[in-house]
Amino acid sequence: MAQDGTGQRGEDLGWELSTAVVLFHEAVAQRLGLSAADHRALGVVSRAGSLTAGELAQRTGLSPGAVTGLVDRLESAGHVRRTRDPADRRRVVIVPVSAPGRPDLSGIFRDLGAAMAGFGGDYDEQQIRAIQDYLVKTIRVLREQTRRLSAEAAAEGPGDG
Amino acid sequence: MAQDGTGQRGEDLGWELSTAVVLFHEAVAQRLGLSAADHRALGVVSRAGSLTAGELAQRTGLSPGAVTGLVDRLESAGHVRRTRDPADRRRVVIVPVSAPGRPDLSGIFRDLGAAMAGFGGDYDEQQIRAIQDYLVKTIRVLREQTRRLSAEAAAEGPGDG
DNA sequence: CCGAAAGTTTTAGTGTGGCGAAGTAATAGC
DNA sequence: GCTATTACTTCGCCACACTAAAACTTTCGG
Repeated sequence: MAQDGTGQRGEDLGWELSTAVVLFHEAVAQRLGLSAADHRALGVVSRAGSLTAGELAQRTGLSPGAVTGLVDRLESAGHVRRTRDPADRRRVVIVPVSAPGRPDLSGIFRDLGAAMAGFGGDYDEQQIRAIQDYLVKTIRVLREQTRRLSAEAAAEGPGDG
Repeated sequence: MAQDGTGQRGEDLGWELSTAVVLFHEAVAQRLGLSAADHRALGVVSRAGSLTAGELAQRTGLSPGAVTGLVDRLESAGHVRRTRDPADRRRVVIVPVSAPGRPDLSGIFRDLGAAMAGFGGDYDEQQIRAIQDYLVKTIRVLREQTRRLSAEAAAEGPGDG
């Protein structure tokens, strides 16, 4: 199989990209001292900008107790901070330590971005637009399919159908 | 920033794509009654066509014992089958099965592929080449960064350095 | 056929992470 | 101010998946 042979056909490219992304994600997670699941939760927090522990429980589908442990790990690793909601001080607001949406996690993504920007110069403007358009559409399709899969899974039940 | 707005800048697109891929991956896994890790292993098997347990252990980085459990789960879920290598009957050859009556991987990916192919027609040949080139390079960079991250993590030590 | 080696499975031990329930702190109602 | 409710945290238990080591089966060499 294509160990380094980076692709010939579109389908293969999709698979390779998917695998590469997943492995990258896991490597990042490990680098951050997190499991893949915790990394994803961190992504949820980062994307939301800030949310309460209860909301995080809802979004991740975890129990309140599990969220405490999750936030503990994230906090002790320095990726989020617990704050009290000034209005309702029972609430614990979880805020990511770095910028929302695109956490500049220890410069890892900066390196990646730099590398990608580096070969960005290889394309003319029209090609760049095509690439961006493609990425946008791919992301949209992935999200749609993800939503569909989740809905199907919920409909068919958690048992093995 | 880009909460659902699917991207304006390249860096954001990278992040969004990454997240979308990971979530898609997990959704597929859940749909198949597998963990994300097992799903990735199944991907390795599917892509290889068939391989021995030992090879799978090597490629996933798992111990032989863990592979037994992994293959057990995959097999009981109906996604692979164990076969004996006729030449060396010590070897267990793992072959993927397109599980009948089970949620079908290929169906999911066919939909995805169709969607992606659907907007593939929006581009001329030169743009398609650019996109493919971009994907190839992105995959390469992701792999490089993954390798680097793993190396760094190993160097800094598993402790909370 | 016997012993060594290779490949996989089994077993015991461990660590992680989740759920559920009780506990603690804060808000709302009386 | 006291009680009920809400929100998070702590605690006990358990399921899962991994590693390491022993066991089992098959193959190869003498």
